[in-house]
Amino acid sequence: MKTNTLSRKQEIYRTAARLFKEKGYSAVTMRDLAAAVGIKAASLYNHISSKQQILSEIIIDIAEQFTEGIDTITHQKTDAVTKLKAVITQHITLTADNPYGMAALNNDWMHLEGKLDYYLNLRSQYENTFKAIVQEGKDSGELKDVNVEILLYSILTTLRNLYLWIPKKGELKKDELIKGLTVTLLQGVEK
Amino acid sequence: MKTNTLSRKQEIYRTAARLFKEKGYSAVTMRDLAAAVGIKAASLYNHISSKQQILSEIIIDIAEQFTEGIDTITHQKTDAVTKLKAVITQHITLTADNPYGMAALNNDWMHLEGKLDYYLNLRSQYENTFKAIVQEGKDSGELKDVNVEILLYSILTTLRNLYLWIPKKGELKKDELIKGLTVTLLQGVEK
DNA sequence: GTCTATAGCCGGATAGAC
DNA sequence: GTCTATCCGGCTATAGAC
Repeated sequence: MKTNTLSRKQEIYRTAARLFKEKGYSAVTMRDLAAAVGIKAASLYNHISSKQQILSEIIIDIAEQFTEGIDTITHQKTDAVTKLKAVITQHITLTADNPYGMAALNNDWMHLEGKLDYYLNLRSQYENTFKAIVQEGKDSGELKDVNVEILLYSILTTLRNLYLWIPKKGELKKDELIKGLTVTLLQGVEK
Repeated sequence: MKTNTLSRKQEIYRTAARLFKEKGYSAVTMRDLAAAVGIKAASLYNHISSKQQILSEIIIDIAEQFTEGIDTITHQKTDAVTKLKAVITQHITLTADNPYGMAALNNDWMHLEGKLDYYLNLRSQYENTFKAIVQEGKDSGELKDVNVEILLYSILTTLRNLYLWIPKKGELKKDELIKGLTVTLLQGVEK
């Protein structure tokens, strides 16, 4: 059964992600985090085991969602443009669900200690799958003959930085954003 | 007269920018910086006055170049698309000249202390001018009737994160990048 | 201009009372 | 589950010898 109240542990993770977005992992102290939650720093350790563990759980959780999602999409039996649109939609949905976590994933991954290699593998896998979809669209003639590297960079960068923009645009409904971004990113390259 | 050797001060700034890109301002210690330069931490202070001053000079220097450049461009008597292409070219050129500084500007501006307000003003000014050019292109009919906010977000984000990509693409000549990005960013929205 | 030594502060994390 | 008290190490920056 779901409840409306977050567990203290969940509250700590969410608050940490928000603070990491604002100042970066290294600049956020356990005293900052504790104050934002409304307790003392020592009390945090009844819920979490270390600052590093907070970062790790935030980042790995999201990274796994992205990798699993794109794997599902890429195995669907549809054309490349449909897959691309599904990837864009997934990106917007996951970012809207957790913009602060996305910020940590983008900006603080290099501060991962134990799980850095695992994270880097997930990221490579995601990028390679994304690139394969773009290449597939070009090979099949669905996409114009643009530079794949540049197109990939441009789309990925725009999507990865959505967390900067989504919280400010609460008035833009998610559906409008999906439609608008799909058009902006793809209309120039679709045949 | 120019020399081939950087002054020690210049060497410190360049090295700091590179380290800030890799780990972020807060995670780089003066000992890290000193070791990368080949001296002891205390010796840094014969060349610079504080860690904060290093960050401030790196960021403000670049931010002023961007603001001055876009002001010049926007006052030229040409069409909006020509201005947009000039802004894209400027962005690529300034990023290629100083990718590490661009990283600090993107990721560490919130750690500015004395000059934070000044930086935020420069950034607002830049964004407003950029937006006015896009709006001008839409009003004049040069650009399709796309969502200005989304287009602006997409272009600006792509340009701002070029620093992540340019160092890896040494083989891509700057002219190719300018042409490729201009096409990718604008071909879908030009009439 | 670089060094050693160190001041003074703040960081993550733990111990143990309540 | 939260608190106070505290350890101990690392941080920026300074003092002063060479």
